[in-house]
Amino acid sequence: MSTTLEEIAKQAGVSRSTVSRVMNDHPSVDQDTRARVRSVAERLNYQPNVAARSLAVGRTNVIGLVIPMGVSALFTDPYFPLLIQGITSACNANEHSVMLWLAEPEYERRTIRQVLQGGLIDGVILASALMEDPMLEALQRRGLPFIMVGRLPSDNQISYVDVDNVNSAREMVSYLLRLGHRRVATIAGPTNMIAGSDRLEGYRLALRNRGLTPDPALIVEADFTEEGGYVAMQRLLPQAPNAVFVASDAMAIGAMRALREAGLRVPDDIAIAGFDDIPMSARMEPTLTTVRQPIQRMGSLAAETLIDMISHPHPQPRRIILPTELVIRESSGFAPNR
Amino acid sequence: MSTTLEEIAKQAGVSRSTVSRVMNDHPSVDQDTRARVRSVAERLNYQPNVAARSLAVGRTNVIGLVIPMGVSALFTDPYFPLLIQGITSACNANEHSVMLWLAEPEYERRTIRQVLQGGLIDGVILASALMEDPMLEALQRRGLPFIMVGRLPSDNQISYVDVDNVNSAREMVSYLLRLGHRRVATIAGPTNMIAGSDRLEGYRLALRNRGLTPDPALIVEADFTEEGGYVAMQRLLPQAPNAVFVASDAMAIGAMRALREAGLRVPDDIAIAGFDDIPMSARMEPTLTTVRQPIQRMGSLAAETLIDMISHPHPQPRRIILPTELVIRESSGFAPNR
DNA sequence: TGCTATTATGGGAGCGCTCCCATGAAGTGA
DNA sequence: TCACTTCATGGGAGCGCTCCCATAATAGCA
Repeated sequence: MSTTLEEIAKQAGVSRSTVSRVMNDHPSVDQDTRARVRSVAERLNYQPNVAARSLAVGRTNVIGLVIPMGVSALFTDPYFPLLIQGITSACNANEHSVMLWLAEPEYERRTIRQVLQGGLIDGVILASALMEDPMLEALQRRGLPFIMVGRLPSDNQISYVDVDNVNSAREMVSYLLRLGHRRVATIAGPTNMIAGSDRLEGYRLALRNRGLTPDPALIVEADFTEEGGYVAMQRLLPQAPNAVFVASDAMAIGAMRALREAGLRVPDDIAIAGFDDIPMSARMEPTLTTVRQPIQRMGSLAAETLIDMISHPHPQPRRIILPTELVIRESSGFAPNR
Repeated sequence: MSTTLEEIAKQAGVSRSTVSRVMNDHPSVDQDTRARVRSVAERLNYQPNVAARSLAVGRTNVIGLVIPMGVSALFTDPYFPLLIQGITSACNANEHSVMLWLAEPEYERRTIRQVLQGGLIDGVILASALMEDPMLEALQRRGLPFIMVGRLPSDNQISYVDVDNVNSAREMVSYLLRLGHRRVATIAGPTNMIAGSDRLEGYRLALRNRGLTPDPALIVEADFTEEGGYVAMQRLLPQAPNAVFVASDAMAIGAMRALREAGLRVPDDIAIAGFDDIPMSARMEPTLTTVRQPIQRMGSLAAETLIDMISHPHPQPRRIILPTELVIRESSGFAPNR
């Protein structure tokens, strides 16, 4: 039932080409003709056929968003929702649409093919938290424009939007050290995720900057979930740390649950700091000291940058680092001896 | 750089048509030819051009997922992530892709046009929680296949997948009443959302079934957020209810925070029951009695049903109601006098 | 052996659009 | 007035695919 260019042309008494020019804001069309065509198009509620346009022009104005579902843990915290919101919002504003792929392991190869070939999309946002993602390699080989959310330290030819996880973590841990906590432990994220390994790196740096040697016994790895944080904290308890830098708020919440059960008070007996600043963190008891990252903004920037990369190809990778913010609340406490 | 049918044809020494037949598993192709074409396609890593196929065949194998962003509150609880996961998973399994639109109010009209026309998608999943959604009307007028997640009580010509909010709420409130609580209040969801008004309806039904008249003073409306639940509970406190049925777990968590601050113990002083069974609910202190709904499964079913509707058009609307489950935990307590 | 079903394949048209080139009208300067 | 540019428009080709129809090769049967 959908109207075609030809139909509009007939009704407006012009040719297909002229209508096409009007629809694409081509300059050399007479004012009157333009107005006439516009009104007919309006009346017939004309909307160009995307498939036909794509076929002719080789562009779809659709970008793909690929999220590896191996990390489904992340889906329980607000990270991805916020990211998606930022991305779709920027796409809306730039007349693009978003195709969503949750890359489930069992369909991985097919997803990759679909994403890469077939001309469905003009570019890809890869919200991969994984250190090595097969999709990444395929994207590079293919030459499809793409941008990562979260940086890949191993390759500096890749465009990305990220926060400086290393430095943010370093600053937070430095802050804990400055408060006077001596045994500062960390509950790290999975080291096969970029954010996980970067935040751990920041933790180590902060210690070294104070002339301290990171103690492996004070480093426990978990999976970014509340449950993981809970278990990790229990494993950490025998080490009797004064403070714990937890690599995500979700894990910090779990850690605090473990502490509560163990009869320890935060921050009096042990200080806690998280990372992410999810909405829950401000409502804990005690409220959680954490690192705020501009997730939604990362999403919009990734989309905008990608769209720009598609229309203005350019060999240089774009690298965007957004600032984070230390949010000091109750859980970090004050220096016991300063 | 992408290979075309014609290219495969040339290399395999057959015609475009034959290659097309092979790719679409058409029966009347010689075994040898088929094998030869297959191997060439494999070697050249051929992937049919989606735009061209869509243009020719009038189908895209893409479905749209439309989420009204007016209800961004829902994005902070795991409802939408789980729903999306269910949908994409079913789409993966059925060789479809998902186009995501978060319908921001400012782009609403354009979104609607994009979604409906342009032939980008074959059908729509409308995860609308709103009682009246302009998208809905547009979809109906257009005749594009679509299915809702969450039922629309006012219209029985629309296909949907839903849980029985009314009865689930009724059962939960009946349970609270059976425990012996006499003054049972409710923190309802927004009444312009279907789930909100349905759960309130269930609350009223349960009271009436016990011969009680719902007391407007015991009914407070909030917005499904933690913060909203917190404020609502504070407004409810002067009424001194024995139990509160809260229409979402997120709100229940907020309500419990308000109670804690007011020095009231759950469930000893006041019983609480929620709705949703988000992961957090099992880890509260006390753990939260709630209604579990199969969100992810609703997503997959919606996708599968929609895909079926697209390939087998049928005037009858499909209506699917999934069962819920009462999850009795600590917060509902035991009967004070039974 | 001749005739009709059956099977395997090729080629043309067309999906709705864009983009290039051709054409005619109008405007410019000598 | 005549070349010469500029502007507005039309028409053809082609994007890569599917689908229909034609045709050639083979099989089936009297």
